[in-house]
Amino acid sequence: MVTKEKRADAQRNIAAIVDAAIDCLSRDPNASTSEIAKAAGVGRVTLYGHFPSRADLLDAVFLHAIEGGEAALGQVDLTGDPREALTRLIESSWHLVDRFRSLLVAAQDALPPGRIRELHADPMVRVERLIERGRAEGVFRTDLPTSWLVGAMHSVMHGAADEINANRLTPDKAATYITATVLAAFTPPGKPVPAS
Amino acid sequence: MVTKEKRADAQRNIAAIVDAAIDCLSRDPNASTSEIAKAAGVGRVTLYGHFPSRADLLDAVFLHAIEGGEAALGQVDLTGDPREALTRLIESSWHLVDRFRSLLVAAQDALPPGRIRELHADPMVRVERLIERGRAEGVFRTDLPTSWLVGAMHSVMHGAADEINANRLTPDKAATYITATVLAAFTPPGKPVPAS
DNA sequence: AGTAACTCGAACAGTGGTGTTCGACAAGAG
DNA sequence: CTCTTGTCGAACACCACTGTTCGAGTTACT
Repeated sequence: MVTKEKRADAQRNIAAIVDAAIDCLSRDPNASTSEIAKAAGVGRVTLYGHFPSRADLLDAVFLHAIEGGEAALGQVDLTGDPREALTRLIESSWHLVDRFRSLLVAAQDALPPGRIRELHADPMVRVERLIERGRAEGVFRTDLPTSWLVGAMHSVMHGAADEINANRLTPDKAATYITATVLAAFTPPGKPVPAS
Repeated sequence: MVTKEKRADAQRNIAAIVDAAIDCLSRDPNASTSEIAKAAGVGRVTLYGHFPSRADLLDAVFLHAIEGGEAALGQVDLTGDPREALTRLIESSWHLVDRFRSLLVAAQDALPPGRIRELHADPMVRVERLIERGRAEGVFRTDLPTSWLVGAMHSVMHGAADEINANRLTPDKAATYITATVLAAFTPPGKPVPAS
């Protein structure tokens, strides 16, 4: 270990700051460092002691969120019928998208361009693999690029979050609607859309 | 007319400001009033003379953009096969979404909540009508709410704009991908996805 | 117990925006 | 031609946020 071990209370505070930041930024992507520090029960100076700048903080927070999401998504069973596997994956992904949507906005204009996609790389390949397998088995369409299909799935989930935010959709129905829409969108031309 | 006629040069400047605002905000949603005034070839004071606050300016700009879009969309032929009509509508809508995407972001955190949806009302009903007709004719699915289908279509278009922005998609292919995806997503369960 | 690491609040400087005021000046309308 | 309306730049007050400094106090390691 090149970096010296931080003292116990310092580690505790860092964790508290990151947690508070996720909480605050989820409510308001423009939350100030003052708000976050206060929410963490910590002085603003302490925050800057651990994170040199707001951008550094956001990077750490985003990384933490991604790692948490990865852990959840890693437990999803992706074997068997690709359509059923995708349904399970959407069910899990959806909650993450819904929770961290606002945080993504905060990251978008604070982190250097490309950094977000870089951190999203691992979750991405999981979806890509599943889609590739579905295409090989003939249940997903091959007339559109895989990257487009991944993007479309993301778009629909983000759209659902917006609809909820506007009170035009209740959270309990979201997952059902999303899977119905995505499964249809992924169906190869000429083949029938699977019944829910 | 209750409001007195503005002088000719004032009207000219107002138009110039609105045009410049659309231009600047399309590049950067956080463009300042100084930038906009400069781009309009006008003093900052003049801008505030016509628009009491930044929010008022944004409202006017957004309204102007919507009206322009409405004019373009009004000329689209929505008769005949609903799927072909939807294809034509997407083709036209897509260019608008792509151009005004950034402006929407600017409006989102400057206009009061609900105001954006309020201004989008007219374009909305056009899409809703077409979808309703497609459902009645049995070519669009009825197992999901119309409002959800409208939202999904919007989401996919916005997603396409993001993909272009990240250099993962070229603008010429966008319309094709979007229509292929949306038409599949709108297909009733059990019925075959239309071939492109 | 002693020392190094950490925390805290208050205060400061710097930045970048919004909205206003002033007085001189230009341009359209009648 | 005259008068109203509009324009302009510079300067100002204001606000919210970022990031830093200071000195005094507190907490954890050994």
